[in-house]
Amino acid sequence: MRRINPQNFTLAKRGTSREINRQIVLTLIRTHQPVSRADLARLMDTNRANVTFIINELLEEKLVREGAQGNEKVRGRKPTFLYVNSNKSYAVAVDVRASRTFLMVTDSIGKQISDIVSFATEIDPQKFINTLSANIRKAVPSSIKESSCEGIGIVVPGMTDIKTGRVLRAPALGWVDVDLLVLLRREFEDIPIYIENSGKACALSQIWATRSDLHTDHDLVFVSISDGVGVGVIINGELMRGKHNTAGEFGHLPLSIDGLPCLCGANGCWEAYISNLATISRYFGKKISPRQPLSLETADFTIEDLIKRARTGDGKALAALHLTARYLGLGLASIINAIDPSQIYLGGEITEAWDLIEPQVRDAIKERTLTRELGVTPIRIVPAIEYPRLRGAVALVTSPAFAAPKVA
Amino acid sequence: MRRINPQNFTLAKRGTSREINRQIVLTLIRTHQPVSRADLARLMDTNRANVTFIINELLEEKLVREGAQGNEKVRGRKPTFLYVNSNKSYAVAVDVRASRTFLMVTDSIGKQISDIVSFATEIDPQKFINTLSANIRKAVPSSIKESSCEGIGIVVPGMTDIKTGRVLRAPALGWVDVDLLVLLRREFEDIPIYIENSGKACALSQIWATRSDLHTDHDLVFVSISDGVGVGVIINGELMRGKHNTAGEFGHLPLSIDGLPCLCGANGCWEAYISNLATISRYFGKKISPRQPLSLETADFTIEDLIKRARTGDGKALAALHLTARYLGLGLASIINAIDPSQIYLGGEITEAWDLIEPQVRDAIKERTLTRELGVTPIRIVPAIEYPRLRGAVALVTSPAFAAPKVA
DNA sequence: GTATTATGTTAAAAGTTTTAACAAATAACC
DNA sequence: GGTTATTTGTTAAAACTTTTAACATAATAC
Repeated sequence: MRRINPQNFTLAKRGTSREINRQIVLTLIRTHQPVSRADLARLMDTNRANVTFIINELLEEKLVREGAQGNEKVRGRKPTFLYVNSNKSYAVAVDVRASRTFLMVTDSIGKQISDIVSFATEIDPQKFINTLSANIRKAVPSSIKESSCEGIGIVVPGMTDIKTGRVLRAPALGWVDVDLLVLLRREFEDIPIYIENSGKACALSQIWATRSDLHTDHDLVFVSISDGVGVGVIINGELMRGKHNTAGEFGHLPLSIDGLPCLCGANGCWEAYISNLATISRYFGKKISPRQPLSLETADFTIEDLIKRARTGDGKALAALHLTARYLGLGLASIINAIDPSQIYLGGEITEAWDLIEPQVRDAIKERTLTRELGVTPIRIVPAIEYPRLRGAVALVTSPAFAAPKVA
Repeated sequence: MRRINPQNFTLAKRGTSREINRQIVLTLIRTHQPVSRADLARLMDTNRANVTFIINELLEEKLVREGAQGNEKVRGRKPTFLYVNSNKSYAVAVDVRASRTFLMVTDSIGKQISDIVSFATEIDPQKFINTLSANIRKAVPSSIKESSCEGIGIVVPGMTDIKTGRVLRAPALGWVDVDLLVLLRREFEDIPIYIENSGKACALSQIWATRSDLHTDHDLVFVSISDGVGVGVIINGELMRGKHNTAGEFGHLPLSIDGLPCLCGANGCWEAYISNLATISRYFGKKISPRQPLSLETADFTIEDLIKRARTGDGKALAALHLTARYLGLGLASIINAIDPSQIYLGGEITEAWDLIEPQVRDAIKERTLTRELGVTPIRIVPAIEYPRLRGAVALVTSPAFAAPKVA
């Protein structure tokens, strides 16, 4: 139940009903394709005439295309299948990370149509943009060079201002108030550019995934653990942004207000207990040094190495993982108590050791959640191979075309 | 931007536009009354003809009534003022608390039309319902006995299932799985009954308050501190409920995972540091005894007494308050980092000492929030005299008539 | 070949918003 | 005091929806 904002509402006009039903039809085609007009009429519980009218409009705008005819062995005229016209334009997705930047090209419904390429992330913003631009141009397949680019979606490990397209703070990159949008717009005029925090983008990737249509997740949380902890939250089917687009910073919830020092300046943050760096430090028996986040990172030892050792009988490595697992669970319990999500998605390198750490995580969750149901909140591991951050970057570009219109 | 759920959407029908605009008109009359048709046309940026049609419909349904004519000293025909017809029906609001239960009667737009009455809360559910029913019947003014009751809204300090109307857990009352709805429906057949957690209701009270129309709060948090800590969160203009309607349990975020034992069974919960009981215990230099929550409560010493002592020079009392203030701020910082609300509303007895504790609270917030903007998130004290819980109970009943229709 | 059945289109009906014209009412003006 | 200007509210017609009903199309079943 939503309250109508008397300062900022949207009146229904003559064309509003059509607009609403158009988006519903587009969504249904996207999630059910191939699908016929008659199928749509049944799905929408309306008559075929109405569907015909709407489809004609979408065909004229080339948002939808007709395909082959169905040929099931049933009596009656055969249906003409409809598809979202995904060749109309393409999208570029970019995932900026501390060490490397990844990018790929997709069609207009987010299907990958290029290899995933990567390059070393340059810290100097102008140099970064130069390298990025060159790589984007190289990645777009020559076959689709003529079709228009629907947009470029960029995902960054830090706080962003989505209105101005600025990166406010990205500690892992050392960026403060970097105006990515302006720099990139010089290279790609007239192409829409979307810039978003990686945790939020990951959450979007799950909401907009075609797969996720099966479950009706209206409230979900995506937690990804790497150098830091990124969290994205979907509430009532919408991304939780907050007033300054900084909502979802669960990484700095305290486990103990006078615990380990965190890179953020405070003490005892969850992140300080479960980041890859924290786990590695724990293994080596060192404290995290607040102002030298990269000292160990740049050393060759990674969390993957640690997991490998744990798997091959290194008791200290396994113990370090188990302790991280416990803290991970304690923090997740707080998120569960706060949000009560129908599902938690978990990403990051450490999830490759999920079989080793799941019991500790679950026990810790049960320890601090307030009801039995909350204690068994389902957790889905999102493996690196699914590229959730890149998928999120894609969603930034391709999802607006399918979103519900703003009404009332 | 909201995704359309392909499993559960609402098609636009022939009457959908009208339905949307009707609700907008109702909302505008509620927030701007007295208001003329011409005013509405200007507010809605549409023509007077359309407004006339919609108003005629609302007049026929007696949801709106015409009043006197305006008489400003301007040229032209004088406007006829429109009002929401608040005499059509009445609502009953009930606030169940550990010691006493409060109730009042309002008209259909939530204006108080009876005294606020209270009675001792009986722990036995059946006895409670009997007393409540008698008090409700007594409270309804005889002048409106004939008009219909729009509903009864009940607010409870615990977890509720709003679908079945059951109280799942209310530690302060010792209620576990109490079926309030069924018990009360025996007394009041055919009258809609709404049961909700008090923290969530408080949040609703702010969103639906006519006053709050000034600021466009799309994301807000209501924190009320008494025996426990109740929190209600509004995200994107909608109450955050979560899968089991238990979202918002920030009271059990840890400040230190191995800190003070909390009544919930875990250790170091925020609640264990800032509840009235916690502050009083601190003053007396005692630890909170986990399984005897009422031992100190039933003693005559209240938090109000403690505040009085602090004001009259009792240094230990002031110190206890200041420490609570610090912990309060540290917890609020976590909420701010997580939600990034445009405003925090703070209720509970301790807010009567706001002038004494504000600096400590603000300092603690700044200490753990991640950006400068987050550190200065505005806080509004909601005094007891505003009866936020009762206002929330009212909103449960009266707000559905003004809510945005579900569309797309 | 004919009957049956499902798909997709078309014309007309019914319900919206929108436009334009008009009636009603009142202050300002000469 | 009469006329003009201006604002409010209504009404009729236009434009754009969804909905209903009828129909053409195309395939299988008999």
